[in-house]
Amino acid sequence: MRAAAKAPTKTSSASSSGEFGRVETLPVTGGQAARPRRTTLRDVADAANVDPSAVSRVVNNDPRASVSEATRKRILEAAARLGYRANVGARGLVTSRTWTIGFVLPSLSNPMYEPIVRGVEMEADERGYGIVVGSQIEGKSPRVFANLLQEGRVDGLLVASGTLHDDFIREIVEHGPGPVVMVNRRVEGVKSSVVVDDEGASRTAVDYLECLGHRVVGGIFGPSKIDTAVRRKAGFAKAVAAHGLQSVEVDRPGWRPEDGFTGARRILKEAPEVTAIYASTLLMGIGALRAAAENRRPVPSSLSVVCLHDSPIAEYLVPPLTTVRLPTEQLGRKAVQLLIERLEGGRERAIMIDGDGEIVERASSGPASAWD
Amino acid sequence: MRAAAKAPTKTSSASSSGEFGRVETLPVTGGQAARPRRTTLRDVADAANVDPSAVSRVVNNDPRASVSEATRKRILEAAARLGYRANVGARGLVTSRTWTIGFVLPSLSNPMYEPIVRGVEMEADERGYGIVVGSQIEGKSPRVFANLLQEGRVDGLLVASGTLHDDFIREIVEHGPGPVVMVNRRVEGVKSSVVVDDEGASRTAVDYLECLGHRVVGGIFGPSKIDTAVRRKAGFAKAVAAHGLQSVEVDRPGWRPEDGFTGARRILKEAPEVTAIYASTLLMGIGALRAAAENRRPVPSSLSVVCLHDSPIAEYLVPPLTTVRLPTEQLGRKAVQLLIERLEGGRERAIMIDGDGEIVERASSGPASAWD
DNA sequence: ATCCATATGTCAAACCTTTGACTTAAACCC
DNA sequence: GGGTTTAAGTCAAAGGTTTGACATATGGAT
Repeated sequence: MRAAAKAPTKTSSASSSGEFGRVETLPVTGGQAARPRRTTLRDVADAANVDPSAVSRVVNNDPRASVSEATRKRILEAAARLGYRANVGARGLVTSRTWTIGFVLPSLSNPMYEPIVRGVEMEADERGYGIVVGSQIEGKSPRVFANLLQEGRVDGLLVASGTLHDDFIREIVEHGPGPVVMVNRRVEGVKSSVVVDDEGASRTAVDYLECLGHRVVGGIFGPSKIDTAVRRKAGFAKAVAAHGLQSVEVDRPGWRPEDGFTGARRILKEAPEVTAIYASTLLMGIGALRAAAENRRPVPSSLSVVCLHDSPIAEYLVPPLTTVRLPTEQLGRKAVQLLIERLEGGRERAIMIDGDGEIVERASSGPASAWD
Repeated sequence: MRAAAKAPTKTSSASSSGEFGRVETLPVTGGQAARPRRTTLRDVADAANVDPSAVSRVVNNDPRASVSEATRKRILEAAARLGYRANVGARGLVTSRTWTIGFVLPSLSNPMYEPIVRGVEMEADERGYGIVVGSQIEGKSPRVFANLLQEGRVDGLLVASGTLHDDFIREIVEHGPGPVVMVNRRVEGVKSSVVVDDEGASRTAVDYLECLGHRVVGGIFGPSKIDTAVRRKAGFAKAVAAHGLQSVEVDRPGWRPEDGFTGARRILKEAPEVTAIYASTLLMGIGALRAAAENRRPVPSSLSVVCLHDSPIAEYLVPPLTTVRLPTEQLGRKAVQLLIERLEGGRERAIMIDGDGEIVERASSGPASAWD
């Protein structure tokens, strides 16, 4: 039951620690050279010759502060000169707010997360919050993220991970000490979420292909256990039906180039009559391009390829890849807004960002060629 | 009863607040539904019928704990049952350690950072540390990272950002209240750093090209203000000279596909006799591949392309890209180790991870063709 | 019986900040 | 000029944890 620290620690005597927050007992005082001590409220108060409480009220712009204009100046000046910044731990202790948000995402390798993270960081920053990013790497149990909440490291959690029926996430949502907002995917039973219109985006892609005259199209989707994949696939299927097209769809266990490659390969083998393939991520699109090359299907003359989510990389692939751009930065921003709203007592709600995406047309797509 | 008449005034907060840590005064009590309170030390103590200090000593495995085996069992059991985790803020207050590390990186879009981040996260996790990732997005001043330290959010900083002569970073290193370790690049005057052997990696690439019979090679490098770019270029130049090859080198203002594209285009225009191009990042390699296609230089028959840093994406490009793999995950791990070492009083030092990289040969490189 | 170790815990201060309540002195009102 | 209001601050408690210094009871030796 007690998980010993696996590292070759010197003080391996400490076997059962770590379970409650600390891993090993370290020598607390190092031989550190005199390092400038952190400036505290008291330092500023002394410098300005006032009580710490006055300083606190002034720097926090508390309306209950009653100080003369002169004193206020003096305090602000001292704070600036000493580079004072409130210690978030101490503040959190009294306000029960750490002003920090945790952001859990499945991996950093998917370029789609870049704008989401940017949106999250910017919005959080503007609202005075810091963020802790945790990518859910293997060997790191999901417990780690519940711990963020339980250790009081963060006030709430943004989760871009998890499957449709994810008991663990539901457990955190129900019994964890802070609000959780799902971003980009939903989990059954979790009411707070913000997503983009993946279904609409798929429709946009199919509409576009239909316009170009494609009548038989392939679609590559992610794991059917994941909400996002389901919605993308549903949008694809509906659009295909609406236009009376023929289609072949494959599900893959991931969203990586590898999955796009094997997915496209299967489509091209089983239904060589397709003239276009829709990949549900950029990474998959890259894999699909490679499968096309390997199957001697020149792009776009013999096969068009389009994918979801634009990225600077798309522009420089061979050939450049046509994508559907979605407001992912906005997704990140909105997620932070909803989480803060919940922290302030707002109720749970599911948000879908408006917009079904816009085609960024590049050389990987073109008119359907006659096939027979 | 308290009227809780917290000023609902939106207060023209924007002006002078926020500078010392908080952005606006928010209503503290929301209409939040009864949320399970965080379990505290006192809760556990009450449940186990002992003093909080006993609990603290037991869960932290403090050798000064003097409790009977029975009591220890009781405490551990209660702690587990209640899901106790020490509040890091309160702990940090007394120990002056937050058990959190800040990691500042220039962007998340470069796939090279993925393994570094993974290494950092894993090592930190194993050592009982959490990490705060901050990508240095535009509009977010570098001050933000100094603040991490000054607000007591983190114990130390890992910095993968910054130019060779970076006054701001030097300033943090000298006057900030915690240690800073540079990762993957160095900054003049900052003694703690860990890097890979970029010079050796460039040499490995050139050696490989020379083996294939290439006599005229191009090299694309990053901004000459950045240490990493300088070392890569130096390694390239030395290897070229050692083999008596001819070369043409270009510097670019970034490491993106765009930079690789424009760089390669220029090389192919000014020195069409090159038979191979070395790009100093994967993203640049992607751009170079595109430039080759646009200049009707089939890869690899007319032009070989190789780049630094392997990634799963490389395998699926058209054609698959030959890379030099470097121990980047190890880089991340080592950086954390050094930072913790410094936190414990160790002295500053510069580390270079062993290994000059290994060629991952793919279809983008081949024997030099006879030219003209 | 008395005294000393030992085992087993408990006490209380400190860390830094926020915040409701309280104080002091001057200004104001009639 | 006595009483009241206001301006300008100060006081002290609280929040969760760690940690050096005490306290109490038990058992053993003398």
